[in-house]
Amino acid sequence: MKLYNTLTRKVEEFKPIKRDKVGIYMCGMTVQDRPHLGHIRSFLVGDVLRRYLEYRGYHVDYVQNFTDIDDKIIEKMHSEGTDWRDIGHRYTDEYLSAASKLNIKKANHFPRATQFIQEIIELVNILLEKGYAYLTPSKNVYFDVSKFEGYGKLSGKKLDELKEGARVEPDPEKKNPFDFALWKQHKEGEPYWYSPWGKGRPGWHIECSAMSTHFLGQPFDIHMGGQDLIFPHHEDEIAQSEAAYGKKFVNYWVHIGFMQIKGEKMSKSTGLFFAIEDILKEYDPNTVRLFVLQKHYRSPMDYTEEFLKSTEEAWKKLENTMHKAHFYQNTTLNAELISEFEKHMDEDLNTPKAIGKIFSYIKEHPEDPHTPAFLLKVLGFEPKESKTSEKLDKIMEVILKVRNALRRDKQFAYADMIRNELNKLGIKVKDGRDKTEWTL
RNA sequence: GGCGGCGUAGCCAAGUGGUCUAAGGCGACGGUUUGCAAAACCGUUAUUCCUCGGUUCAAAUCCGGGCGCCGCCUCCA
Repeated sequence: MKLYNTLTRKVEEFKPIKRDKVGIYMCGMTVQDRPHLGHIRSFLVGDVLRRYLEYRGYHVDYVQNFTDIDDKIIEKMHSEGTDWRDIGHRYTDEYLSAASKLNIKKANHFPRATQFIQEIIELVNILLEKGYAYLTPSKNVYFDVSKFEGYGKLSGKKLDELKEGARVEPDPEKKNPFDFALWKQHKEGEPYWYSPWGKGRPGWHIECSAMSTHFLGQPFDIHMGGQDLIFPHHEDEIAQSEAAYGKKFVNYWVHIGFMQIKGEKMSKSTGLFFAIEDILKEYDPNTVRLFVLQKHYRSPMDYTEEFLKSTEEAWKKLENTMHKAHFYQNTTLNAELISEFEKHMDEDLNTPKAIGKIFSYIKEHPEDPHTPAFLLKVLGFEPKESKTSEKLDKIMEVILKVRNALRRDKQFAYADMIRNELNKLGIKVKDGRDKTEWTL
């Protein structure tokens, strides 16, 4: 399959390091606030890539981190008067709960930054020893970007362009304004860990370097995340890891476009966001999945209530098909649809096109719900299990038999009464052409 | 100031040189079915792709100018 690689700015044929194994590191959340639709977009795309690679026969080792210590968390800890760990757990749990509802497959590993302090310290040590990092008088350790030749290769930045930037406030202790903290000296009232440079805590980017290579080795196959991470986060990860070990860090960089609201980026810092848990109160998780996959993952997408609503209607159609597939045990799948689907998925994960094909197939081949359902499962769609039981099925059969007898006798008042009463119990009754269907 | 992206029907969205008089979804309209409700089903809905110019036998697709919008360069998925 082909994937767009931010590093080369080209769509490239994907070749894993090992023949049948793929290592993926998904840059997870800094657990400082509620997970929102923007995060979920990235994680859903990661989930679909993973599922597709698995469908293609690869064994995928998927790692997704939680960065559970950083400036914002400390800030929040002070303003809330809570412990930093509580904040981290709160939002980690909220994410995991939403992810589970959304049928996002669990990562093989969910490392947290603070579990890897030793590995981080080792990495910082190597960088100091090799001369890529320096210790300042106030005991901060910074990475010296001027020492790393490839700095800027991911984001296309050049060191001398920074002067124009005007947004960076140079720290007097930094040799170069682009230099970034590997280790931050402890301040009163903040959490800390012991290190060769005194009490302190890791800088922002270092934890991802330490955790990704810990699980996946170096180099590894795919590193993913939102587009806002390209610079400085991913750029800095490359610098640290490649400087430390003298070899390539990651082969393919996959970045997901933003979720926007009225054309503006959805983000925690602007307060402009929709928490995923709030959306899931109103919408089926599959609707959210379809919503995201209807747009190519690299383009920015605008969140509108209207679009989510229209997606909800579209999902009903797919859900119906998946339900039908459940009943008809036809096992021959349509090879043509499958190869169309694969063709589009292979083309840099063109989910909108793949889904479009599924829709038209459903229309043209109502007799085969099986192939579409099979492919929708590959994309991670999973309709709600109807909470039915054999006994209930039998009871409903009896009730509907009686009700249809009443209808045949034109005793509509009684028939409608039964329908209304069932409705109150949450059972919806639909009279079809020659069959009455019901759903819980 | 530097770098990157985008502009396709009422809305969303694929397509990046010929099979495009442009997929697919939502909506709207018309119809079939129906005791009613809901659903389902069928049909219609862009001769045109922000704009101007160029290249080409051929462009939504390539090149140049213009207009508009967004992101990154600061914490961010």
